[in-house]
Amino acid sequence: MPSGAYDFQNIEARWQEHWLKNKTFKTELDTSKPKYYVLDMFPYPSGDGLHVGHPEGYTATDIVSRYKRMRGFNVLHPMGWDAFGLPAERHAMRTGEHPAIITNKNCETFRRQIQALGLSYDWDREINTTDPDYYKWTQWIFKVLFERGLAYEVEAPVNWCPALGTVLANEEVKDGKYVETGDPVERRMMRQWMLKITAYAERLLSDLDDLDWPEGIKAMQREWIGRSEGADVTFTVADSGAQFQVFTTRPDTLFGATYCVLAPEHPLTRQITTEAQRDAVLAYVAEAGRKSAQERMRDEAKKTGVFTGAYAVNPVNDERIPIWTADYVLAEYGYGAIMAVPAHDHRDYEFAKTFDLPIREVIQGGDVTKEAYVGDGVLVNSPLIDGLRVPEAKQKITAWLEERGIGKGTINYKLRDWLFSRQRYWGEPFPLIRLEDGTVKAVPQEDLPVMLPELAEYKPTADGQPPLARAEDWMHTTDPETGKPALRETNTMPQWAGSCWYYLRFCDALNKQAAWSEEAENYWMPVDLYIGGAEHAVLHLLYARFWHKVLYDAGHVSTKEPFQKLYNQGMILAHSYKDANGKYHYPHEVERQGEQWVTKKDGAPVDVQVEKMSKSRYNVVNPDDVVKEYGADSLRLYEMFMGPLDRDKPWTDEGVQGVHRFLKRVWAMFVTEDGGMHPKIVASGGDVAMEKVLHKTIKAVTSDLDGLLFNTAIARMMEFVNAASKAQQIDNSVMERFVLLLAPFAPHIAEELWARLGHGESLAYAPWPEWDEALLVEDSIEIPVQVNGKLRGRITVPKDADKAAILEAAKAEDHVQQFLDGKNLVKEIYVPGKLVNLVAK
RNA sequence: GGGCGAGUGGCGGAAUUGGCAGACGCGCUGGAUUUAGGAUCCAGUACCGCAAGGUGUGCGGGUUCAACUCCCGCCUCGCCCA
Repeated sequence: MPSGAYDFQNIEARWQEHWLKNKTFKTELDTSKPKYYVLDMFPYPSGDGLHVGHPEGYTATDIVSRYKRMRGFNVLHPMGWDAFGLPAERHAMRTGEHPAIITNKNCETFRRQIQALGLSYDWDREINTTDPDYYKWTQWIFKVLFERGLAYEVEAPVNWCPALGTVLANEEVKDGKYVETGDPVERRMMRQWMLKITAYAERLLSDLDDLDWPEGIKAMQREWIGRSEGADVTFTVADSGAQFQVFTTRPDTLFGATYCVLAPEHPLTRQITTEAQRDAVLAYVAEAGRKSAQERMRDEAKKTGVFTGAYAVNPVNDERIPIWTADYVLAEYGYGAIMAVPAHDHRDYEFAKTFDLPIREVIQGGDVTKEAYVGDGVLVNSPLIDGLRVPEAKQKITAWLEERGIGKGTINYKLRDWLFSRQRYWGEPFPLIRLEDGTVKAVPQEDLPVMLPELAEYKPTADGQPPLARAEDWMHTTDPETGKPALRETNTMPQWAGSCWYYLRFCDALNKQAAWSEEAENYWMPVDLYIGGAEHAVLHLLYARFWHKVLYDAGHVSTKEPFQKLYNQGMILAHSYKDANGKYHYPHEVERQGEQWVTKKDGAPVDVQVEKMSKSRYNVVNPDDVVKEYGADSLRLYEMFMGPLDRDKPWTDEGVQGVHRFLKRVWAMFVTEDGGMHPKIVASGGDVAMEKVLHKTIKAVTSDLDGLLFNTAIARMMEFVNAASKAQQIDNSVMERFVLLLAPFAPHIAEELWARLGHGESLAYAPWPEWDEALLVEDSIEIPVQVNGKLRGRITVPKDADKAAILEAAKAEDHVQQFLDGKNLVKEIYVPGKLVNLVAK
């Protein structure tokens, strides 16, 4: 290769080494500078390594980090590994190898791949959630929760996954299957640790208002929290004296209640069932236990249920109404019991139709013989509230219930407490011991971390206990206070735990005395920009916000919210090729024949579609390959040039080539074929127009960066290069400032050119170029002229020409005249500096 | 069914307090250069039309001198929730 060629492999390797060796991006706490905290959602280091989706968000945050440094900010930009997780544990179960071994191997791969992209992380702050020095503090935070009464044990119906031998959170289960693997999940009662996230429901909801997050994500969190106002109402079981509570958002429809439903799990369900109904009810309860909550909630699912034989007394009119049990009522929501108003609730309506139960209209406005009417209207058949409209009726009936002590206005949340224990090995051990009398105590801070014990086998025990129960010596311990024998908790924490606070550890990652220092937390928090995938819209972000608020209440952090600005990158899609049999083919196995794509081997036609990248679709693009062929700068640039960051976009190899060509042109603009500086770069006396073009570019790139509009910023730089390639001579200072603009996007080539321009130091902290607004004003401006809204000509006028002169010139323009000829000019519009529109009839 | 987002050339996409639709890139066409080209450079490229001109931002209406942009009614796709 000639010495003047764009040898990206050499350039990139050298600069990556330079940055690492010189710790160019090491960040110190420096209160004399404004701070900026840019965070990526740290990855789970899977065995597959990075795919091109990862670098999209990482490149965006890296560009922002580099840009902010050049603007004088002290930038915190760290990376780490969310490394607890099931795949490593499965590997351990198969091979007997400790999960830490495969985990560390995967972390190495990820680190190597990420470093090959030239991302400007402060590697001295690298963290790993499986490191005892890290999970020591995860356990400390659990203790904070525990000591504040926010962690408790229950015997709870859980989602048990037999294939995995563990329970799963509701969010991890969809359609009766584990969302990650598709393994079936069943309901089972087990002792579990729960975190009382519901205690924070109101704040998690209301504090969303002040966050700079995508509205869609906020809406999803609001939906998830699911606040609803309504009333608790007490019903009495006829002839038994037993009572049960229902929660309803529609107390105004109490007179329309024609039956009640208890969840199959409701304690009263068995108790009140009459002898005649016993067998049917018990069979039904057993059946319901096998379905997941999601299955049961489906609207389109056929309504099922069984009459218990018992009756409830409606407190507003003493009417006896039948009590049914049905699985569309969930034990976990409200009180696990409802009053059913089929006339005004869709699900109750369907149920009543299915089982031929009465439907009584109490609000006018619909036709309840055809469907449930859920809208507003005037109350009827409701002696206490007849004639009122819904909102007033709600108020009045709630007050009436409260007066009599048989109900009260309440607020209910869909949000459930967080099921926080897993029957797995590869997670944080709980810092808890249980004494023989059943007392549960937190392990003292000086004894943390509670380390994971070494095991010979990682499977659950034969009698179904978690793998940690295999470590007899570890499990049997003593209470450090009393010396009495005690057992360690054998559940471990879910994978979410480590990611709930990693952003805080980054502030002070090497601190041995504390999870973080007050000083570091005060300086760095909150995260100013957090970028990651929208798949974490609810879970991770809600859990982390919850922990953060608890830490805030406990005085450990100074901000109410952890992530001030959130942005979601879109997915990178890819073309996939599927033949008539549904078999996928690799891109290199197919070719285009006219309009049709066919396999190279036998010419069989294949369908081309744009889909999510996945191994099974044979359409995964590996960033290592791209880096090897085109370089990290090209990969970075292409990922950003594809389109707006938040949108899903298809990957094309031609697109990478396009930006690679651009970088080659940039290179050739500076470096001649024999490796010298290009003679068109001159100390002074270059094309004056280029100074203007540069200022326009600086302005555009700067505002695009502030708005995270990387694709258009790159387009503006391409325009600069197009203009520069036409110029005969360009001032050295213009070219230097262009290099600085390019630096955040393509840092390797920029550093190399900067060095070749004679600078001895990295440009990482060089000041960002400024633009002069005055230089952007042209002496003369071109104004398009429309006749009746259609473009008919252009005039060039001095920039300070007045309206009259401009209109005069517009009317005089040859082509415009043709269209005015023979018509009456009825209106003349001039938008200053923009356009002229002449209206003629 | 509800919420959110999207729909612009052959493709990815630009343009929004309403003011020149298609920036930039890909692809394609033609040319130059080269022993060679899946390299590089130059020119062209929304559609119809020889042209003048006309048409055009998912569809149908409306407001306006002027609508991709605002309003009303639909359609399609994606995500989330039911």
